Amino acid sequence: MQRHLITSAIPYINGVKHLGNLIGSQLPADLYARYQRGRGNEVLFLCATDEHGTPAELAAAKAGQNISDYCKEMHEVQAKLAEGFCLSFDHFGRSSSQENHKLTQHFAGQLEAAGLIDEVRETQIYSHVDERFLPDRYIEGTCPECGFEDARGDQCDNCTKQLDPTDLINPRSSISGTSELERRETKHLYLCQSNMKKKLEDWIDGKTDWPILTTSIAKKWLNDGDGLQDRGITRDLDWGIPVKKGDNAWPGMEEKVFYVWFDAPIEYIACAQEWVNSGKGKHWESWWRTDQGADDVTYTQFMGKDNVPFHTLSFPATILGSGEPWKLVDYIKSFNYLNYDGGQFSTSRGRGVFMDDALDILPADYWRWWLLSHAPESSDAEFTWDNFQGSVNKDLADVLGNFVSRVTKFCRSKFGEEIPSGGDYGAAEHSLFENLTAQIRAYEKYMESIEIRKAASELRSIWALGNEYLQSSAPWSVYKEDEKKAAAQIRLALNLIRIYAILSRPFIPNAAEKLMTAMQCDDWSWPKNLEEALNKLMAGSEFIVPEVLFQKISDEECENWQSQFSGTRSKGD
RNA sequence: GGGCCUGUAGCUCAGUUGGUUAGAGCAGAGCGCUCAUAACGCUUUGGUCGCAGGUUCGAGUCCUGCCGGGCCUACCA
Repeated sequence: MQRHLITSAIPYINGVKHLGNLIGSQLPADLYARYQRGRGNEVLFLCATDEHGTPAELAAAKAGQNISDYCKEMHEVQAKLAEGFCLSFDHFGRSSSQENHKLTQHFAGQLEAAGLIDEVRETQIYSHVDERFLPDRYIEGTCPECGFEDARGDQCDNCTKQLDPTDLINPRSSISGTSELERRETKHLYLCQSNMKKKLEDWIDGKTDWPILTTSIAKKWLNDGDGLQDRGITRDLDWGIPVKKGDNAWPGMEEKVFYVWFDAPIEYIACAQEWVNSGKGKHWESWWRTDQGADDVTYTQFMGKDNVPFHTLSFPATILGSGEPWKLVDYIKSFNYLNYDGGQFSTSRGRGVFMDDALDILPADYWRWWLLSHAPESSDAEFTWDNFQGSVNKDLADVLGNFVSRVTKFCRSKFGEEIPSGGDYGAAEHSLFENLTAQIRAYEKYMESIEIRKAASELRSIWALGNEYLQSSAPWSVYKEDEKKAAAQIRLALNLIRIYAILSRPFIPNAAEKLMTAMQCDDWSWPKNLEEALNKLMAGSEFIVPEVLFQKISDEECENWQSQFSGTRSKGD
């Protein structure tokens, strides 16, 4: 039995995520976790909320809440939505957990002891009105190049010139608008990633099977300009993990917290500890410590492309630099972006479909199927209502749903609601076994290699095979001359429904449950030997004709939703 | 500016190390079936593979240039 550790990039705490965020990491990670469980492998699937950093503080302030309460509340909101989308995390943790505090401080102590931490004095922009240091992008002003008045401190959105906040003319805080800004000296810890360049490069060069998107981003960062740069891992903020060396104080760093990108990936490990501490599992070390049983673990991470540098370089630098036997990632699956109807999803402008909206209008399986079968693997993809309606109606309602419907209803009217007996399988059936076996093997191959679109398309053609079989064997005609033969055909078709439940479960878990329940069965074992698996439902056992599995989406609904989600989302986030 | 990704039928996408008439699903057309959510099956019409050169016996696939779309560029996360 294989052991799979699977993590999804942890979603940021400041609001409900949109469908682009969902398909960028959590949903594909869930697909893979469900598949591996379905194959009978041992899986630990972890995710959490990413709760630190300036945007979280500002979001809490805007909501008029203290940051701790805000995060707690938003964590609950996100956990509920994750449940709504059937994301099967073994634990959904929080980067603000005590476990992560301890562990992050531990890593910092180890890195310091290894000589991989520098203290750097630098000057940053401080705002008295906002009572905080301002990250570059929170400073606005006039672009010295093009005169654009709302240029940000890191880059001008008008002429794309990269800027330093001190370049701006008439700089102001984008939070309060104040121009009472001063340059103030502060001191920060830097992780000496540059010392580890060779090690990281060798490691990445060995990963020849990773997606190009993943390795090309990593190599760019390794070799761009002067090569891999050291990175600040502390910030002057109130909310975060206090800077310490393990359990000990860090002189001169008393008022500071770790940078969110330092502690967020460490939460992958801390989350396993939370999983144990909340009573859901035991021995987290067997997943994370190669000296305590984790050397047979296959670790796969899922993320959007914006997260790749941190997972290919910063976090591995933390792990390798610690000198301790932590498990390194084996495979990084990264995704491009999903756009919405001719533009980008926009949280600030409320453009696009958000996770809560989505569940308000349709069940999770509809979204899961469309998103996964259109996952932005090779390039950015686009959600349009037209395309969504087409895929859902055709694939789910017609090809799969209607297959189930025609088989169960035919059986009920001719043989009653039980698996009919009699008759034998002939050439047509054996040819079906052969074709279906080949397609299942192909489906497995794509799922193993996490080629999601291809897996989805293979699954769809597996569903279609059922319709093809029915059409060519025509039990409704056979029944008139040879009742037994028709019984055998329908017995096979009913057994196919159970197979479809098993194979489809990673994509559409709720529908899969309905199918299995309808067949009055609870045997989810993977069909390794198809002919055997197609004899699981024995003649005489009862089944139930299920409700319509997937309701079709009407043109009218589509038009309404299109205008409803074109912008200015009413719900706050 | 630099780097990366991407441009294949009306739409969404496959096309392995270059190798015979470029594939799939949807949409369109025709035929069939009537068990079924007017669903299903079969057949079929669509492509000078962004443009222009080059390498090669042979290029969607490799090289160069150009055009279009997108992303990243280290203090948002």
